[in-house]
Amino acid sequence: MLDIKFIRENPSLIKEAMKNRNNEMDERIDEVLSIDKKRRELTGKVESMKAEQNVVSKKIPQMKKNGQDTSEIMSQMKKLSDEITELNLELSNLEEAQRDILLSIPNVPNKDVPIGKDDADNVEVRRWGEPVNFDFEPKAHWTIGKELDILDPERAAKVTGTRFHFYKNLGARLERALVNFYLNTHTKNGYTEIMPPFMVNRASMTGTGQLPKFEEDAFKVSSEDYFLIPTAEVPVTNYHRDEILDGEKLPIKYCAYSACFRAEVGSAGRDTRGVIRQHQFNKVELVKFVDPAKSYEELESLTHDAEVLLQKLGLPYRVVCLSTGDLGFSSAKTYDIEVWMPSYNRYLEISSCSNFEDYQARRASIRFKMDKKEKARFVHTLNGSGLAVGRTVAAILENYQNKDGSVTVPEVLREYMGTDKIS
RNA sequence: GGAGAAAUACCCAAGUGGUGAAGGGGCUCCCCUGCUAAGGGAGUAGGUCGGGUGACCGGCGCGAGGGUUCAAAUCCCUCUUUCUCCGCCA
Repeated sequence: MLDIKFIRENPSLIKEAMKNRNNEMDERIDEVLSIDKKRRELTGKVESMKAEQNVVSKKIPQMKKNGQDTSEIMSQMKKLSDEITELNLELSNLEEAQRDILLSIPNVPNKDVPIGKDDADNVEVRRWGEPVNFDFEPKAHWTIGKELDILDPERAAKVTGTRFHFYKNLGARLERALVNFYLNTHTKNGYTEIMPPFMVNRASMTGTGQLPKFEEDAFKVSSEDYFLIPTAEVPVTNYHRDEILDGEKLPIKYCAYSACFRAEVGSAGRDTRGVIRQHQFNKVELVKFVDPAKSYEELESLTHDAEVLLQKLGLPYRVVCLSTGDLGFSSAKTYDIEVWMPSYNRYLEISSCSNFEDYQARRASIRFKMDKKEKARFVHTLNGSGLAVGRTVAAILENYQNKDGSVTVPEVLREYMGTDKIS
């Protein structure tokens, strides 16, 4: 959520930023400003009426003590009280309308973010490693998974539906090995491990920006007002919702494994083969709460903490900075890390690292104080995948495949796998 | 799922409709004391919204949201959370 004061003082900057996101909002911005104006006027009016009410109310017990007649003053106050009730209703309608609009306005991109229409305008920042040149025809991971009997989408379709997978045998172990390898690496780097709930309430989904705009993207529990989490970002960021953090403890760094659930309503027909786009997948997420002055340094180091995993796994990747047209709703700046995927013959997103600045913190009310006397300020929140597990499995199967149909286990995973080859 | 109890500040806690929400602990500062223990005094309701260039002024506030009333921490309703007991359960 953007600060209404900031919008009030910089309306053209906001309008411009929304246009850069391909999301023209001039009318909505003007509307929220006119609501804000009315709201403030009405607030002043109601509050001075309440001030009068308070003053007079204090006199009544005294008059009664003195044996004076209070019936006239009480009937006057009744009238005032009724007026206050009426204006208050109007005021709360305005407040709600204002909040609804604010919740529907995305974050302002950071000034360093390249302006562009879509993902074609994303800017490559760096590359690591070289795609392997196979001396045989490489297979896609879904073929490898089937031949090695480690991935089973057909039975998952029977048991549940499309876009689900059974992982089996060394495939299941590979998935588990990666979760452990990731979490162990992050905890060594100073992240505190969290195992969060996989369902959250409406307030949490609103706090990180999934609601109210993207309700159709989420799986909703029918018996409760709960949602299956699309990412551990939601429970872990909301862990500190409505809190004032000790500024001395920043940055606070968490890593969390969770299953993630996505309805994928807008992606019918895309990535239908293999484990790339599933309704349920595993991911290890990194979340940071930081001092606003340092949030862009923290974005660099968070991205680095995710990249290191691919380096250790020996998987070629590149880092791109998303353009304004491709940037997520709540994000001010995002780096995607893309791993080389032979079956796609291109790089494929495996992590998305974002600085949300104070956008989520304002929605979720997450603040900090350096000392007791200081006014509480919003923290900056960041998160990134470290990493998506299913996509890593796909990348390993494809990049480490051998001519004989076996797959070599990357060295760092061997102690977790108990073998150096899947065959 | 059922029954009961509770929620007031950093902590404990009083407060059954009326002018500033008691008191204690802790904490901060001061005094006394050679150190320590003990003692004395003062301070300690945040947060947020609106107004003002500003020292300031005003609104809201006792878990949350409604209601009754001239006036609500206090009465009524709904919800949340915690505790105790019962039931169910990995």
